Amino acid sequence: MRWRHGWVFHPGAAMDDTNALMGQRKAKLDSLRARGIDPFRNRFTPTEGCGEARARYAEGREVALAGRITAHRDMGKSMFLDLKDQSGRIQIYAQKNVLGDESFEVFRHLDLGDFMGVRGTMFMTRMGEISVKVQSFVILAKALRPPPEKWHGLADTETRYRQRYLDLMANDEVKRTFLLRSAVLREVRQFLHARGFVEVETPMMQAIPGGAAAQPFVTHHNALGCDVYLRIALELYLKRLLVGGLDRVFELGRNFRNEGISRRHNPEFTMLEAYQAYGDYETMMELVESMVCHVAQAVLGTLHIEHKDAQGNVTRTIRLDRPWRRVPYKTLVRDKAGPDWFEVAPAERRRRAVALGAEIAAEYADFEVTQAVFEKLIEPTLIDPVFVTHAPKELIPLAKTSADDPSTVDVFECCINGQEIAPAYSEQNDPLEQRERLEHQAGGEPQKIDEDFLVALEHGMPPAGGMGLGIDRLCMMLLGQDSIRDVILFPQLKPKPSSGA
RNA sequence: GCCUCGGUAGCUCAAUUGGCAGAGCAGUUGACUCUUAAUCAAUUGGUUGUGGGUUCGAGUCCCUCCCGGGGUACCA
Repeated sequence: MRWRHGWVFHPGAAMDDTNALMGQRKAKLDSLRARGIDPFRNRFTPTEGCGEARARYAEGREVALAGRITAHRDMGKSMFLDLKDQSGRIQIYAQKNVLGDESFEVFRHLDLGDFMGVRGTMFMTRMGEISVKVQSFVILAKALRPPPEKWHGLADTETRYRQRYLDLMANDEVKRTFLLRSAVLREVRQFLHARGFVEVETPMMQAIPGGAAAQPFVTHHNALGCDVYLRIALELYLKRLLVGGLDRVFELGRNFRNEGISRRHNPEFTMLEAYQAYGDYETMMELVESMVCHVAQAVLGTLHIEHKDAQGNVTRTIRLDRPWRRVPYKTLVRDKAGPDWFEVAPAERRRRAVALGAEIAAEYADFEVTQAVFEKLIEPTLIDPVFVTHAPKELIPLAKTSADDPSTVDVFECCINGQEIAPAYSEQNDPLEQRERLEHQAGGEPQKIDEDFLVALEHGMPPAGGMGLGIDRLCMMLLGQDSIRDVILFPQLKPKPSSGA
């Protein structure tokens, strides 16, 4: 069967009711309907969440609870179920002599994974488990597929990423991670709002993708009859807003880069960029430091973050205690590669870099050799936060030159957990110098120059500090995840149309 | 892109040198009205990712392709 847009529709993908387990569940669904019960047509208003009910236990208290059935223990004429919603889990207890023969028979149509609502009274079992004695119940939704295994959870990484709902259902720690990610975003916003920053939304579809040097995704607008690009950075539009008089702006949103996928890279990722008029990169240092500490304290309640391996052993501890170290780029390089690193001949630098274990491609320029030493040998060792300042001018064409060392620019790269987390600049606001650098970057292709942005600068942009912060990497650091895929709900995977997903 | 490891029942995992593809959970049937990884008895369930090859015989060895993990390259 051919679908409209040219991709092939695989009937086996979603409709493999050849599976015996599904067949049994469908038979139960039919049996319910034959009894006049449609398990997809009920509204139910719980008095509280399952976990909340447990926390507010009172013998004999009447409650109405709804959730998914996650376990059952069948005693014949009575049955225990575990009911789970976002707030937690509670045990419910159904008895044949309370519900009656007919109703108890309906109750037995329930399977693991089904949604139900119960009304009843709370009691404590002999084993001390807070439970609800069911007076009445209603089936809220039947699950036609069985849930993952109850004890080991869902382990297959591919299924976990492709069918994240199963991962969330089966693995509580995964759900916790994503709830915490949501809290991180909330606290970032709250912090910036408290400092008078205005949240804005700028175009994701751009005629000229600027603000970074990454490969963009291309798409096409039919009515306009032109190609547009998915944005690779937020920068150029936020600076237009500085020109317009929004002195403190930020945007928290998705960037798209058409590049390799790895443990640290997803093609779409969440970026925070914030600009503060009349500030500079040192203003942004204070901002980043305060913000990350605020988020850690608010979300985790601590500034000491432990990362653990699969066995639960602590593999590293990140200490966010202030003040954070501030070190010039060249100092770090000299400490690693020798105090005379910047004095020796380029060929000698190349030789030493290889001796230190950095892979140096033949076409690397001299500054790229140094950068390779930094990226491969120094950055991975920066676990506690460090502001790496005064980067070489060649690396960052869009920042202001340092007054005290004209070969460097007024920027920092904040490294935590062995990764770049947040770069910040004293933003370039000289329209002539900016034009020169953009033209250089465009390499003789004038269609790559965002002329409207340059016009905006010519109207005058206030001096400003600007920063970007990779939210996904921040979450990896704060939540102890080694892979970006474990902090993104639906990470990019290659389509697999023939799978069961 | 390259290197490397992996893909076995719905889920979690076994399978010795190439020799009958197995267990737990879930499911089904039965017993049990305070269990909680409930228990006990019986039982269903497989195109071993795909396609090919070697062999009397392939989950296992060889080749192809697909998907995934890790590394590497690319990458503000």
